[in-house]
Amino acid sequence: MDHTCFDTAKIDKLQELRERGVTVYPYTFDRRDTVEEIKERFSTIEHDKSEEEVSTAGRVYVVRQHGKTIFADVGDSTGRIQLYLRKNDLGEEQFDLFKQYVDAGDIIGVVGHVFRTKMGEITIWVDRFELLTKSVCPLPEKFHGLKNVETRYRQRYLDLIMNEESRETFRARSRIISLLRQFLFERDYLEFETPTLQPIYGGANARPFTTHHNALDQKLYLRIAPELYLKRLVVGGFDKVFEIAKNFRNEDIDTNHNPEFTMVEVYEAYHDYNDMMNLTEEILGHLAERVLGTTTCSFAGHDLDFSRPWRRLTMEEAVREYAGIDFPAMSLEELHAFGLEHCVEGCESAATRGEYLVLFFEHFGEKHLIQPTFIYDFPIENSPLAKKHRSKEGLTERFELFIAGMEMANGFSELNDPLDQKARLEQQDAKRRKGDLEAQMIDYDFINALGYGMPPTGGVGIGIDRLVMLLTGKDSIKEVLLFPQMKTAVPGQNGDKAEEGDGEE
RNA sequence: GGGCCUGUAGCUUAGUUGGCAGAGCGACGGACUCUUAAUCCGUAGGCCAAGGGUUCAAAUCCCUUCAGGCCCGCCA
Repeated sequence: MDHTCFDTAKIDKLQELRERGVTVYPYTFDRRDTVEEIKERFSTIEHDKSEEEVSTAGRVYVVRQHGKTIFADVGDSTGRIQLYLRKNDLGEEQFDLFKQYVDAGDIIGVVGHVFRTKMGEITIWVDRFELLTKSVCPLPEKFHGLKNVETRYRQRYLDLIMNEESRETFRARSRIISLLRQFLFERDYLEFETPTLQPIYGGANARPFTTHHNALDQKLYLRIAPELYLKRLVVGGFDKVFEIAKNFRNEDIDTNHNPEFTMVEVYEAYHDYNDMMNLTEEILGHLAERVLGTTTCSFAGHDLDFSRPWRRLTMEEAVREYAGIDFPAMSLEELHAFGLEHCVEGCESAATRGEYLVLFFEHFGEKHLIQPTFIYDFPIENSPLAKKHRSKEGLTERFELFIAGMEMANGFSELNDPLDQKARLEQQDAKRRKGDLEAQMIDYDFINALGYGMPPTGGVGIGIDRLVMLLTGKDSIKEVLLFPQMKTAVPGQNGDKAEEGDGEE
């Protein structure tokens, strides 16, 4: 079975063009001007044709034929412009070539002069044109465009061809990442690349993707975080490091989650979690100001305000505020009773004060955290890589940033006591062996690295995809991922269930 | 894992007491030398996501499956 979208009429035209000796897929074109440059340079042009010649190229979006003249709109990555072709000027052969064989979707190069039509539109009066690529698939409708979200995600190229809004979103994404790099470079952080294929995964609690290296005959995991490798670099003497990395987590897909997603992780020696909260605030505040041009934006029905400083609450304070209880004063029995009374999920199996604290925070607090808010001082139970709090028993120096109810960043004073780290990873490993699929493995090489001595270090990870969502106003992660993960459209196409496949054509 | 919703021509879609599957754009043929969702005349294009059931009759009602969207759970 044929899974192509090739259109027979277009294929026929392509064959006819070849028979006429036209090179349908030539190799290059001397494009000297972008659409944007032309529109700027001739913004004040009147009806008379320019002296100056322009040459540009792009995709044909619409063709309007009028007998012996043709209007067409072409677009490149900078915008769209109208073309005007006349039989008198092009000559019969060229004009008929355009008339019969150039369709919406084709890519052409044109040379001509600029003028303004009676209707006031800046237009290229075409002296000659060249077919640069013949499109053999039909373009969606010119007015309504491509709306179907599944097609927009599965055939993102088509979405980008048709929808300026999508192009704008991904331009913003590129700009956000570029500004982030620039911000960190300007402050002397070094960017490194650490392994994506890891023999031992770590740095987060999540289920990994597994794979196998044939030559080593060994199991490998796709990283769930770069954390443990970046800390090795701090041990090695790089004081300020970061990595913008894809992480992979074998978990469910929804509006906030994709199995592969982009994080920036930053580590800085001689800093603690307070410094990292400040840094996070600076980075995100800076990006918001540069991308939005202001400190406010609207997201999923909320008016967000990024003006600094941002609110900071300990987790206990958040529970006091949103659950209305004096957590530290309550006994374990009282906590248990309170949890059951309010139907807090997970309370049946909770055993420690720390577990109750997290459960209550998630149940009562998280959804209220609309404006940028740091929550800090997390229980030690679920923070195996964070340093024990300098003064509060049972807590760690860990923070998370919440915006619009989403977890945006996670950081801590990094645990650098190798004995403590060994003990905590052993606890994690025990949980993992008991069936906790998200508990961490023991990475003895990482523990040994700490054994050589890691300076006091602060670290933070910021979710780039969610940040792009905020700054572009998109409330689904799929709208900010060029190629969101989807189920294979054609059964058997990827080698799964080969017997059902029809790939033998 | 639970709930709600969607799937009709290449695209955007109409289609209820169940009664011949329609339109616009696009495509194809024709007319037209300042149009811009060009206009005008004509033609072709559909296993109504797939499978099963109810019925004289199913795009429409029921069941199953597939794909997608949204919400909840899970994801510390």
